[in-house]
Amino acid sequence: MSESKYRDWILDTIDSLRSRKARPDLERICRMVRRRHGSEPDRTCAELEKLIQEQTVLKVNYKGSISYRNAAKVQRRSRKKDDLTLTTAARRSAVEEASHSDLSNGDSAFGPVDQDEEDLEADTSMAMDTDSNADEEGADESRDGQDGPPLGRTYVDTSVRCAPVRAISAPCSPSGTRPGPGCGPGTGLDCASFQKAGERPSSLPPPSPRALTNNDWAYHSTVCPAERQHPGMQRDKAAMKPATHSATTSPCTLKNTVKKEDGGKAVDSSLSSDQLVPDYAAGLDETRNVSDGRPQALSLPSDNCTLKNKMDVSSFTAAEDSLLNGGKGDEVSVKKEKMSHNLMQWTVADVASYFSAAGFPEQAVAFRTQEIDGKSLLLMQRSDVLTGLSIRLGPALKIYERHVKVLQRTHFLEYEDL
DNA sequence: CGGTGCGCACCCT
DNA sequence: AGGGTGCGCACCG
Repeated sequence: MSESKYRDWILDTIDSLRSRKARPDLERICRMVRRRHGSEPDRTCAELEKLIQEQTVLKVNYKGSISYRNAAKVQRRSRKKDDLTLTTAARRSAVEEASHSDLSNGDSAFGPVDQDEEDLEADTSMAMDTDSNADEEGADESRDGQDGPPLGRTYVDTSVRCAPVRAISAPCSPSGTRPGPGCGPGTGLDCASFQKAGERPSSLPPPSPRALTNNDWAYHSTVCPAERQHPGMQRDKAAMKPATHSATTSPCTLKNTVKKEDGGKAVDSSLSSDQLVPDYAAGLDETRNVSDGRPQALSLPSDNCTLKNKMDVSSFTAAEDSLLNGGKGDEVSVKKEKMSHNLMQWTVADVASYFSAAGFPEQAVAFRTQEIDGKSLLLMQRSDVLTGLSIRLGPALKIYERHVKVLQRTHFLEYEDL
């Protein structure tokens, strides 16, 4: 309910900002929604993130700053004749094109994509971003926007959740160019809001004009906060306006808050990406993992059911990391092993908590409502998740592909071993 | 001061 | 040429 209400509000706001020729950025959107409907910026931001996930709203990096687009209104005007309008196939191909080749001028150009599930393709976008930036990377960074007039170029965000390493070497840089002043340490999410503040000065100074022109590429919604946290890069600039940060930050702290509770300051450039971008980030990578049968690490209710809700994805990821690094992840690993066995023992509350922690709080309610416990979860089929819970297709697909399926697979694999 | 309207420069088909 | 964007500025309450 509220979801669609928010969707309308947000889309309306975006449209209205656009018609006013004002950049539909996070700050403006939140402000306008609050003015018009009294919604808290935090909430608006959270809803916006959801819409982005569903691709109802597209988050793009245009001319160096983040903008949001009403996906329904962004039609790919490029292809002259093939107007793929509605068919799913069409939509899909549009998305593909968008993420691969052009994404024409600035924004993505997806057709009216309402549902999602296209995330899968999202990652492909990375490929191109890589090259487009490649050159500007170095130069760009060094000369730091002093002269080059900012050219327009857009990056649609698709989840590229930049891995720390990768972030440095390639893609992220452009967008990271202008690190949100706000994204300081541990902050997160939405640098978009800060962008504004720090934008002009540092913004992208495209080194080689033509190269940049405007390729757009996508990067996922939460656009890796990490990308703005590259150690050396613009971080300093961000540091320059700490004050702004706190001021502007208000909106969108939803997830951060949660996260911060457990890992907050600990968030390092390396971990942050995962931590801050739970499901979206999970999106691509997880998707891949899933595809090769590797279970992703996400929060799993602890066996004794002491699920701390707050201990969500981030902490798990963190734990996961330490685990991988041979750190003090013993406990965790033990838990992990147990957990799949215990999946059979998950209570309805455990299941709900799991999905809530995984970034699907609203859908978690549906699981609870339908009284899905561990056993039921193991029995769930794709259609059950997509249609049996009365949740929206987008999240449902993600939930099924990234969680239900994975949990089931993990469970059964381990079961086999025994 | 915040919300609007819009001219104009850019950029992409 | 046609169309999308959004900066920058003026105007309004």
